[in-house]
Amino acid sequence: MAIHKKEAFTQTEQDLANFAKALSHPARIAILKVLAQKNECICGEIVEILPLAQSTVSQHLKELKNADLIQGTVDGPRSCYCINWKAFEKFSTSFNALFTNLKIQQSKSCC
Amino acid sequence: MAIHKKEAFTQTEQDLANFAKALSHPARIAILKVLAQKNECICGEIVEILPLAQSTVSQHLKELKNADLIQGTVDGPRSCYCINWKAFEKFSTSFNALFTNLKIQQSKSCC
DNA sequence: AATATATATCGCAAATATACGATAAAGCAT
DNA sequence: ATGCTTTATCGTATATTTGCGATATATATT
Repeated sequence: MAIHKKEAFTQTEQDLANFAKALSHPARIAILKVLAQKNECICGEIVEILPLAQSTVSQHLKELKNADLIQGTVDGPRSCYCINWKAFEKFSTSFNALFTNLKIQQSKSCC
Repeated sequence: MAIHKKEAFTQTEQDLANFAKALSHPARIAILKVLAQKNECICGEIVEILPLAQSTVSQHLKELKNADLIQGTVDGPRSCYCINWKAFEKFSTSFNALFTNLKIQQSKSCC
């Protein structure tokens, strides 16, 4: 493509799209599930559970971290990850607001 | 990449990821907003509103259609699109369920 | 029939995403 | 110090996404 046009949309639309993009791979959804269920959220445990190579899991963790959905702290030679609940709450609320706003006009649908 | 590993995850995870992918571009979120607001949902109107070329908008519409989020009916030389509310309801409910399930264990978080 | 209008599709270019092995870096144990 | 474990990063290959202009197609209009 020539140039990305994403900046031409509203900030809300971009934020929602970025959140959706973070969730747009089953591995990342699976990671979030594991992180929510486990007390200990060591990277290695996730690698064992997922059917992916360690480097690939690490990459998905990085993307979730870039999206601000998870946090990581170093624990000796290990990395402990967990969900950033504050950001997660913000995003999921925005998403629900989108769903609700779309549905409000449902009766006007033409098809 | 060698091979896609998406099939290795649960159907629910794949479905959620596909839905999220459909929403992972601001243009597609903007399109859904327009479709929800307008009675008449002609392709050309969307093209005028969005800062994208006609062919690009058509492509985004195609992706939303592939994701089963919208429906399109031919109206003479025009195409009338609208949200597939039944599918949309299903997806947004699944998404909310994911959010809720993740949040249930929030107190156990380690970081 | 010729023309205009609206939309989908094709072809192309560039950017991103996905995946893995190999390697580097950082901390722990002996 | 040396080696072991764990994780991040690099390099690479391939697939997908994004975007646009050009073209094809299908329906109106004159």
